[in-house]
Amino acid sequence: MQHKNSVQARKSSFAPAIHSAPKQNLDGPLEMMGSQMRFGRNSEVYGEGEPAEYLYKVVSGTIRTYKVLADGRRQIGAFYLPGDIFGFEAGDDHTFSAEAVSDSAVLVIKRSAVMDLAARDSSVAQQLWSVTGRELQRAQDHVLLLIKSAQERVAGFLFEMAKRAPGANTIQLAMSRQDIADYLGLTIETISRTLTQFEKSAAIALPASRQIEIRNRAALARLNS
Amino acid sequence: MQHKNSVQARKSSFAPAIHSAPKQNLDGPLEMMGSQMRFGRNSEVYGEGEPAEYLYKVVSGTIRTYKVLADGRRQIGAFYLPGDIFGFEAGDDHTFSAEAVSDSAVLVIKRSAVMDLAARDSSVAQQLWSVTGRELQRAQDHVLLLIKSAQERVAGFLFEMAKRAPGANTIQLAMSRQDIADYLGLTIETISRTLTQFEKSAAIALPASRQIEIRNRAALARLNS
DNA sequence: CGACCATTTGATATGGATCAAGCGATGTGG
DNA sequence: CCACATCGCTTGATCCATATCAAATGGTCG
Repeated sequence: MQHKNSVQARKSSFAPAIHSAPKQNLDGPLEMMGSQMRFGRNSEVYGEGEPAEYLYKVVSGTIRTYKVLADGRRQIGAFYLPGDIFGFEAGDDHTFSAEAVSDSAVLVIKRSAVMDLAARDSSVAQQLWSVTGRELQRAQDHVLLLIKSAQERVAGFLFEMAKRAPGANTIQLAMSRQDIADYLGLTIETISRTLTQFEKSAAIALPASRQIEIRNRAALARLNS
Repeated sequence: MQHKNSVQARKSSFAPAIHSAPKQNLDGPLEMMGSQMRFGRNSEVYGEGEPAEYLYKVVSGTIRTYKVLADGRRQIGAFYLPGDIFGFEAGDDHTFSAEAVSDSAVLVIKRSAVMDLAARDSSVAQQLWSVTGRELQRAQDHVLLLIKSAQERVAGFLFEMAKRAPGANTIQLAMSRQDIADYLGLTIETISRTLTQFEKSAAIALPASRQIEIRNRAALARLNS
C-alpha cells in the first residue's frame, strides 16, 4: 500500500509537479486506455449525482470538487493538481461536482475498463486502493483543518499547497480567495486579512496575490498547531 | 461497487440494528476468524500510530476514534455502533486512536487473514470496498457538518444518530456531551444550550440527558440546511 | 481609457468560546 | 441510611474571533 512511482517529466504547460511526498499514479496500462480532454476555466467536468462512469487524472491545470448546500454555501472538497486522480467514487454516483479552476487538461478513463483491468492485474488494484486511501486521508485531514482557527487553517492550507508545489517555498495559486475560503470554511475577507497578517509578521511574502512565498516556516508552523 | 449485502438477524445483545440504509457487513467466513474481546468504558482499543494489525467489528456498545492535537484539543473522528467495522486503515498504521465509549464487546480479526481471504474470495473484497467507501462517505459528511452553524451541527448529529438507532425517534446516547462536542468541533456548553433550545422549541424532548426524542423532524430539518 | 473582476481594508455585528457558578444524579464511606 | 464528594450537565455573564456590510484599490482585457 505504498506508492513509489517515479514521476517523470510531463509535458505540461503548467507546474512540472515534482513531489517529495509519495505520489498517486495510474501510469502504464491505464495511460493507454484514456483520452485527453481539455476543460476551460470554471467549466464542469462532472456534476454531483451523475453516474461515475469515468476516472480522471489531471495532466495540467487544477480541478476542484465541490458541493453546494441548500442555502447556497459552497464547500470545496479538494483541489486536484497534475498527477492527481479524481472522480473515483465508492458508490455508483459522483457525490461532488468537479470543475476546472483554471484551464486544464485531464486524462479521462472509463471506470469499467479500470475495474476490469484491476480484477486481472493486482498492481492496478493496488493503485486503486492507494488512490482511495489517499482520498480518505485527505478527507480526514480536512476535518482536522476545519476545527482550527482561521490562522491555523490558512497556514495549513499553505503547507498543503507548498508540499505539492514544484518550488518548495514559492506557491503559485491557481485558485481565487473565494475558492480558498470555500475550502477552509471561511470568508474571502478572513483569508485576505490572514494572509496580510502573515505577510506583516514576515512569515510569508506576497509578490502577487496568487503567488505566495513562504519565508518563515517555523513562524507559520507555530500557527499550524 | 455497491453494498447490497443482506443483513440477517445478528445475535447481538444490543440494538438489533434494522437499517433502511445499506449496512456494512463482514459476516460469514470472517465471523469465524475473529475472537471476541470486551473493553471497559474509556479503555483503549488501539492507539494512534500503532500498526493496524487487526480489524474490529462492534458487537455491543459504542467505540469512538479520535486524535489529540498538539494543543490538547481532541477531535473525534467517528462513533461506531453495533454492526460497524472500524480500524481498517488505508496505510499500515492507525491514524486515529480508538476507545470504548461505554462497556463494549468487539470482534477482533487479524487483518492479514482478511486480506488473504479477500484475495481469494471476491465477495470479501467487495465488503472491504464497501467498508472503505462508507468510511470515506463518513469523513466527507463530517466535513460538511463542520462548516455549518452550531444548531445545524447538533441537528445533523441527532439525525445521524437517529438513522442508526433502533427506535427511529428515540435516541439513546452512549456518549457524553464532551464526546459530542469533540465530534462536532463545539464546546459542551454550546451542545447543552443548543439541545435545551431545541427542547424549548418543541423539536425534541429530553426525558434524560442521554435520551433524546425527536418530536418535530421538520423543525429540526429546517436547521439542518 | 474605461469596465469589470479580484482583492484588500475598514467598521460593526454576532455566534460561540470562555469563565464561573449552580444543580442533579450517582456512588462511597461513615 | 444518610452525608458528602464527585461527575456530568445546565445556565448565566462576558469576551473575542470571524462574519457581515461597505467602500476603496488594483489588475486585466476589451
